[in-house]
Amino acid sequence: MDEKTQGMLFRLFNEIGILEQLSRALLEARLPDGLIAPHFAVVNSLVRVKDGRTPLELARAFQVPKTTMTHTLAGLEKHGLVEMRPNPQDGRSKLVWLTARGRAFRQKAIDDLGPVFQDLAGGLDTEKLETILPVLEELRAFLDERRNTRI
Amino acid sequence: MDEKTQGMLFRLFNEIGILEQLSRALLEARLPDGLIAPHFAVVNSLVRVKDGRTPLELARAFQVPKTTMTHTLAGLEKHGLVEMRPNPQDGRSKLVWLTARGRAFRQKAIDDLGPVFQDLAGGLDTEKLETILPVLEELRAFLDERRNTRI
DNA sequence: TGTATAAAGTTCGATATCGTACTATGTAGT
DNA sequence: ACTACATAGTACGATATCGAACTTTATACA
Repeated sequence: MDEKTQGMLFRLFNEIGILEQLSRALLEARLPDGLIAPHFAVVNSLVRVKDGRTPLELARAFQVPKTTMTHTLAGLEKHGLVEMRPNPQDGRSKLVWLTARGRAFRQKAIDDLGPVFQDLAGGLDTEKLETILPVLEELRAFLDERRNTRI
Repeated sequence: MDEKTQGMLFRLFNEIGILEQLSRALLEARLPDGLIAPHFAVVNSLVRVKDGRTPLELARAFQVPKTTMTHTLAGLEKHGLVEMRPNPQDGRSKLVWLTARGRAFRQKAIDDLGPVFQDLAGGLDTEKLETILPVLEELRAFLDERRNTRI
């Protein structure tokens, strides 16, 4: 691999890192006290994909250690945004269910982000942004596949 | 803004978040014990941009609170990767300088990432990856500009 | 069926992140 | 020069992240 490609990949991951920080800050500024981006991300996934999933499934979906997910879910439960129930299929396991407050929390956060997205859509070419999405998804899938491969 | 655009932006930031986690894990698996991605990122910036910058300049460059940068720099200093010296221009301030060990640390991390980049370059279309870089940079610049604007 | 192993989740300790408040130094306006 | 305010960095407390070790339950297989 040539030097130029290596430099490009470096810059690519660097941009991704900075963008993550910036977008996280934008989101967290709009969340209630005591709730941060991972809380929103989990609730959002429970709404968009489905709830009734196990903590371990969620940990894998978010690429975090299961201990981190335990902690995040405890925070969500403390705020009444999810309920943990036993998994009837497996005595070791639990299932995470949304509450009405959880759904309302997500909707309010999305509503509060509206102006940010408006601003983005007004100042940037959203069609161009759309074209990079499949490339990012492909890159993600590639890294995801190799996640447990010790290269 | 239509629903479709909003959904696209949502997915875009979601992908960015997951990619950040995946790439961070890849990097951190290759760093010595006690050093994590922010340590590498700071040393890398000191090499690539310049050293002799103040902690506050670094905090702004990385979009983190200055208290976080104090902590990161303390870790780097403890590992002998940087030196903090007084700022001759400003008695309140300090300047961060790389040590030889700091430069070696960066080079080794980059070398150890070589196979990962090889793998990426072999399994993905790097030209396509290259095309998304300017779009990400534009998005970053946009968010960066509006960082302190309460929308 | 009994036993070894695997898997789900928690606990615990170490470190990271971040906000608030503080100290020390610099700067502006008088 | 004095005073008020601003800025650079640190201290500290609260919460987050993560790895190692643990408990409980499930599974494989003899």
